[in-house]
Amino acid sequence: MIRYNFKEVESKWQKNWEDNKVFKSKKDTDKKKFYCLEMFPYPSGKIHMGHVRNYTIGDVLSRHKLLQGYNVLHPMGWDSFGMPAENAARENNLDPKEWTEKNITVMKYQLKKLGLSIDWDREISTCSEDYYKHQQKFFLEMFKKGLVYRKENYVNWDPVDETVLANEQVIDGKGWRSGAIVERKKLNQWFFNISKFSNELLNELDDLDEWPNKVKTMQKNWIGKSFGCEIDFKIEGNQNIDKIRCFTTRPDTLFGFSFLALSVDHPLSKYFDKDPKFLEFKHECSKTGTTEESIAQGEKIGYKTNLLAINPFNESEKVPVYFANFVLMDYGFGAVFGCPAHDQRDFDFAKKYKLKIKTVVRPKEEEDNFIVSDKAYDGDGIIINSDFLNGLKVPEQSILKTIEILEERKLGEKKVNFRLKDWGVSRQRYWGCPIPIVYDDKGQPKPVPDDQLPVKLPEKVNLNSKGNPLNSLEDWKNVVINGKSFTRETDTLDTFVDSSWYFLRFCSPEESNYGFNYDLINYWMPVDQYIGGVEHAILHLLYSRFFMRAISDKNEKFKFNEPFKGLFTQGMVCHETYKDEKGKWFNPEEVETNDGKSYYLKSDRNKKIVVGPSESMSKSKKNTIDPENIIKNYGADAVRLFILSDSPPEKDIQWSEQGMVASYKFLQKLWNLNQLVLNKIQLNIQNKENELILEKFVNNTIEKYNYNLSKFNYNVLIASLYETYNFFSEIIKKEIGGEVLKANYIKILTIISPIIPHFTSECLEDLKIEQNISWPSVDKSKIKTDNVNYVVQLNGKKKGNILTKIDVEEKDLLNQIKNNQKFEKILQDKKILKCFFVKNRLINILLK
RNA sequence: GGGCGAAUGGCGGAACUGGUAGACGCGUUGGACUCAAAAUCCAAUAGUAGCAAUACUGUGAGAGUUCGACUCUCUCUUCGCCCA
Repeated sequence: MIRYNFKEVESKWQKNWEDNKVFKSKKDTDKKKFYCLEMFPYPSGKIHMGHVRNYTIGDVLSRHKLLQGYNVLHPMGWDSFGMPAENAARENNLDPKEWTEKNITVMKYQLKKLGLSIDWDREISTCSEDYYKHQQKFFLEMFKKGLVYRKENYVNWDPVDETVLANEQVIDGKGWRSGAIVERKKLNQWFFNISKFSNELLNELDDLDEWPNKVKTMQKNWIGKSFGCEIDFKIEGNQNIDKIRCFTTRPDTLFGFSFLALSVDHPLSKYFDKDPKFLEFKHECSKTGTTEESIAQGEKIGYKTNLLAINPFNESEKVPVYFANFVLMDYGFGAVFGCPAHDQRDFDFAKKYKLKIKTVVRPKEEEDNFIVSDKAYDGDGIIINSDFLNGLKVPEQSILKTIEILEERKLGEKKVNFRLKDWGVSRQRYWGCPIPIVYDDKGQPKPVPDDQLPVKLPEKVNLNSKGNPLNSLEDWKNVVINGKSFTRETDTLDTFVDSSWYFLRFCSPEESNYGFNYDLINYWMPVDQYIGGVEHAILHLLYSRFFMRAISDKNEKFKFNEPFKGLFTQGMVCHETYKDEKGKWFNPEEVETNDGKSYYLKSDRNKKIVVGPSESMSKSKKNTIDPENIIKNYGADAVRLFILSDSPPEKDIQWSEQGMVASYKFLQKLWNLNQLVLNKIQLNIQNKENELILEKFVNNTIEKYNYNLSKFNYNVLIASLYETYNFFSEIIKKEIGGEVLKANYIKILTIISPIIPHFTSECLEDLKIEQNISWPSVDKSKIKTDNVNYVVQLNGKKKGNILTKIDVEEKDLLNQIKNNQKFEKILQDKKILKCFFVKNRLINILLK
């Protein structure tokens, strides 16, 4: 028998698909459209197993929909702006553009080796001028609509590298590269007004019924809508200040009020900035990071003012006013009232400055004399020590009731607050989309006029200077527009902006005047199925949802609102980790074992290796497997088969060499079977009974495929494929008609073709079948049987089976059981109390 | 601390609307072929007792609903993810 030569077969079909542009898609209103999109990759160098998994899942779906007659859009592109290019370029003295383009070439080659059904004519790359020039137009449109604005904001500043760090680049309060202690620094930055859409973004989540609930919950929590109240506190101690407005979600704890805390950036700070102690304190505050976590964990410190705040519910109660490092200007009004007994931060602060701690909520199971002592209590309960609020249930009654009273007495106002903050899009980086803004001699921002667009990113810059290289490019930075001098904005856009509309670009990648063509986006959008990692569940998806609303705001030509109709989040690819005794990591290829228990280094057999838990593949832990090698050794179909077979796609998968080999061997077995089927088809033998068995099996299998494809249970599809193999290798030994065998075999090849497309294309060619096959329908009449195997339960326990005619009556079945040798003895001398009868499935007899 | 989710043989995992738990694969064991090995093929494989037919136990733990629970409800344990 000829061995299956995957190398030959796979390159043959990949060439065929490419030459004939099999996966090219265009608008066709006669067909139902299906837009299948996987999150596009960052061109970091080579593809990794996570990509293989992501794109295989998408490819199975795309090919399935193609066979079902949909007009499928399945594009691919590159999320090619971003820091890794800049870092790599710095390290190796390269140009980020060249580095990126080289990576794209490699990764495109690798992806093509996987045999994906992608329309490569639609390929886009976000770092190309062709892409980002449209983005600049969107930016300016949003600017004109008032959805983009500039404000001062804190950033993590690395004083050694003179650069701004992202939160994840700050490790233990130090810069990841320089190791310098990170400072908080105020910079003027551009913001997208995402919070304007908070309510819509929250409410319209409910319409996304093809999204995982998990992701929707995460977005809900992120947007974080809460009801609260604005309260004006009367102030004594400075004639210029008569009141301070605070926002709180817990007005019901107002009787536990013991201090008022302001952010150092609060407007009132102007009355204190001549005091050197205050300035010192302000400087001290700048050392705490900007993340919520660092604020929660850091030490709470304050600066006591001479001001006193009056409790609106009790005019005789006056408490001190502090500036405190844990109050942020972004939240509420940069002013909070402190109730130490019921908020841990306030509690820590009150302990430090020896402030009053008055308990005003008790847990339900405690008495009214309950006192908070070593930890704030922020749970449910009953209001105590609070005069007219006493006895209210926390939180269901207390908050709304207190707000009602405050409003009645004109002391406060009900307010909705969102956790979601506006999106800061300025990045002090070179390798990103330039922001199309210039500043006049007074420093006022002006949009770059249309005829001066796009603002091109200068090439071949010196990356070894400190800070953002665009800042020192005087030639580029200084421009004259209509005879007036301006300086360019040197910040570039966050790369999340690039990925917030790329799915629109795919609909009309050739459109040169604008980012997209309305006719085509209204045809293809929304994305019917979006597939990617759950790590993007919040930001990327939320930003994309915002971006759609921002550019369609006041624009009737948009026929859709949500970019992604269906969302699927796949799990990660994991592998065991290997370390020597000193803690140095090793790649699986460097490690060997004889018994599967003790491991050693291939290059030094005396060196013992400690096997760690299976973790997500990462370069830092060296537990990666290179897809290119695997494809080279086993072929794309075998890899596709394995990556889908071992776990449900939404869960993590363990990479296993044995599993990979098993998939490879299985294809060889399947090939051998294919040869046997081809031979059998030639023969002219009839056998009605076997043919019915075959048809029944095949129709059942199609039904199983339909069900499991719709549920993304791709691992079950593979299990079913193995069962199909086992079935066919038995039936092939028996008498069977060639025509029936052929027709049913083609159906099987069709339904498995999305998984192993090269293999099935070759088999179909051997059968002299045209490649444009279509998805088979289930013939229900073939699934019907004459006999069913009933489960017989006595008192709820399974005692055996009985084979009988389909649709038999309960009485007749009972009679059969009574006359059955096996059950006869058990039923003797017993009285039947009751029977539960599930047609064609089960009977449960209750005996006394 | 809060929210969400998960827990099934040695391992990855199946199981429809509550109706035969363990499909399928890996691994392991035994056998065939071979001088031998690899590859391939065949068989067994949840546990306990038994030569066997078979019986009993069994889906993280405990309760509950039900004729019947991996599946539904409650409590707990462990793990994962997200938010603090």
